[in-house]
Amino acid sequence: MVIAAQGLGASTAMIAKSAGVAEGTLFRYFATKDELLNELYFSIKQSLCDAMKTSYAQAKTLEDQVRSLWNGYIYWGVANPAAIKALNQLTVSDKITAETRARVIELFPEIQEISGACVSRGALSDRPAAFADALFMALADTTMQFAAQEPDQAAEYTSAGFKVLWQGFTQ
Amino acid sequence: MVIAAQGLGASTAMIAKSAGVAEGTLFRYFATKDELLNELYFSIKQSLCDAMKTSYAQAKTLEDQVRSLWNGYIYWGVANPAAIKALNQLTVSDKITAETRARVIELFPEIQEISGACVSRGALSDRPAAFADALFMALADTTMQFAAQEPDQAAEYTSAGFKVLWQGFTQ
Amino acid sequence: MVIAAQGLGASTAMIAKSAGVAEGTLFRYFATKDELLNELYFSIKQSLCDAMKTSYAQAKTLEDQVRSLWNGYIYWGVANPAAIKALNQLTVSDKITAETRARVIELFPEIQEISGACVSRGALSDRPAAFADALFMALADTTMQFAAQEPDQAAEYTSAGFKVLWQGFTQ
Amino acid sequence: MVIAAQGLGASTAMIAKSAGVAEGTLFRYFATKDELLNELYFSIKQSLCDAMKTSYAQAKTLEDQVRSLWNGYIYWGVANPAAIKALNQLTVSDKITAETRARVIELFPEIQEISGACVSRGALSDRPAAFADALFMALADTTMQFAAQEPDQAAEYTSAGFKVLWQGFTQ
DNA sequence: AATGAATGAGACTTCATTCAT
DNA sequence: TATGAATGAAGTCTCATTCAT
Repeated sequence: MVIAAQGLGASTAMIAKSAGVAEGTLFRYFATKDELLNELYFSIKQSLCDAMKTSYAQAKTLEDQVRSLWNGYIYWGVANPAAIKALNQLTVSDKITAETRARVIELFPEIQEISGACVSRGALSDRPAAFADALFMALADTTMQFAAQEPDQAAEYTSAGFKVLWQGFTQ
Repeated sequence: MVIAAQGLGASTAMIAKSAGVAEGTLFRYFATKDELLNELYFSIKQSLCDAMKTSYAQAKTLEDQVRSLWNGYIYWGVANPAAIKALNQLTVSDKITAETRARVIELFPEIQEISGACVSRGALSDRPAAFADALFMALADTTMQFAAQEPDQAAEYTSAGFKVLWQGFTQ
Repeated sequence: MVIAAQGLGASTAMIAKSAGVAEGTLFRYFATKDELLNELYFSIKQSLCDAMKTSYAQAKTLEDQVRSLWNGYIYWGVANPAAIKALNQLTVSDKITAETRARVIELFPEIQEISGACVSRGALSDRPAAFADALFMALADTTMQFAAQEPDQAAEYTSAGFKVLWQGFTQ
Repeated sequence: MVIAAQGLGASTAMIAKSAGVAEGTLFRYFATKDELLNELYFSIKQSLCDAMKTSYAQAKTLEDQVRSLWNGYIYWGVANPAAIKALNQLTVSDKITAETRARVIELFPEIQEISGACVSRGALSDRPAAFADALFMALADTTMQFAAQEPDQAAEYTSAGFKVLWQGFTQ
């Protein structure tokens, strides 16, 4: 679904057209537009997790693991700006249900362990893991936006962002 | 304007009602709903800047300055959850014009210098100042959300978030 | 479309109701109220041209041709007062586009030749054909209005109006 | 009142502004927008009648009288296109009351006599005077429009139009 | 199962009119 | 008397959803 470009504002008519199906057909798969948005959110997160898992597979040390997750996140985001934009809008909208958010967490449970390990001795050591995750994503989203805007500087942004993350989390 | 609670989704009818005026009255002050949203965005940013300026006034060292800005940001956000929610939605929407964003920067120009000084020797030293600002806000917004959700832990979140920021930016 | 009776002032709600469809349905066929008005204008002109063509078919001499066009025009107008009223309002409104006006001319191109022949030796001989056409319509519209108001005198008005036209154009 | 340019569509706010008074002030002089439109219609007709009376004063023969009325009408119209446009829109709108139309007739009663004399032996001899008047105006309005569009040909249109009128009415 | 025309509630916006100053 | 801010009904148009085919 490349309709991500349109974001929340897209009408079901446009979504259907861009998906190559009739308007009515949409509602055979999603009872509601909100349901569709939840599925879209989930499927974008799924793509993102797949990308991160791939780059993460070979990493050995904790720092390498985190860096590979970070790089996976950023590069996927730079490559999928429409999806990122949709994700950002969906995230702040109140359309996404708690259930969907829970399902997303299930997608990549290992990430919990990593982030646990990563903060175990730093400033975040007695904060919940969710806080570290959220900070990770906040830094990554921002880095991603700058990298996407200046593609030829993407590597520099990615690297600088990672340093902020690593120093911030582990010191 | 406390209508911030409704966010982007609020209809002009609801906005007007919640402001205690007739729907037509709204359009004597804002030619368009978009214009209203831009003004709302600006005025929220203005309140936020005022809060930050107050706490910032007495700080001496750079670290104290940054910490007071950080604290000002977080505490204001925790105290104004509706405004923060509106801000987040407005920020990712494409309704806010470049002109409005420019006006917001004018609100607190000193912040540029501080962030310049703050990153001068760290990982961000050769990235544009806007990148540091955006990372600051990303960390602050996230911290704010957790602090707002668990008010009795607000101080701990604020402090932990600041450590991440300071270590990340200056090391 | 018999809604012609309402004229320009009719709201889309009334137009839809009088057409026996929902208001939204209107906008599946006409992107805009203005587009609808243009189509209405065109379709009224089309009916009118059809009426004129019918009566015109058998005429031999130039005078007979013009008279049959004239009669066709007047009788159609008397029979369709709502359409005429709509037409008059649409004509002076600035809603009708140049493109629509051009399409209308295509409806009955022969009329150009006739009017050319008709004025070739009279007062209008060195004026553009459009001027003669416009005068024809001006006289016909007025005649039509009086004929419609006093139906039992319709034939007299029609005949008197034609004499004014014929003497005026050819002498 | 030069607001004539705006026509019927003009809002009371625009009318007030263009008249140099406050919006509320308008309603101290005209109870209703419709009343204002009726007065506007009347006052435009008054200007027009004044123009016609001036040129008419010196005419001797019937033909000279009619020609001077005709010329006065056309030249006034060419000089006041905004007023003419407003007049055309007001005429076909159903806003103008019978009473206003009656008052307009009172403005220039002599015109009745002239038109009576003018048609006494022609095609219109047994039609009501109002029919002749209406035809006069229809021809004049059309002539006016062409003259206004091509000002350097105004004299030719005026003269050609008059010939159509005179031949049509008196033969 | 898939379609897409039809729907009508509701969105944003305009504007004639009122009324406190 | 003149003002202009406030009003709210009404207008045009959009869109999520339904349903006959």
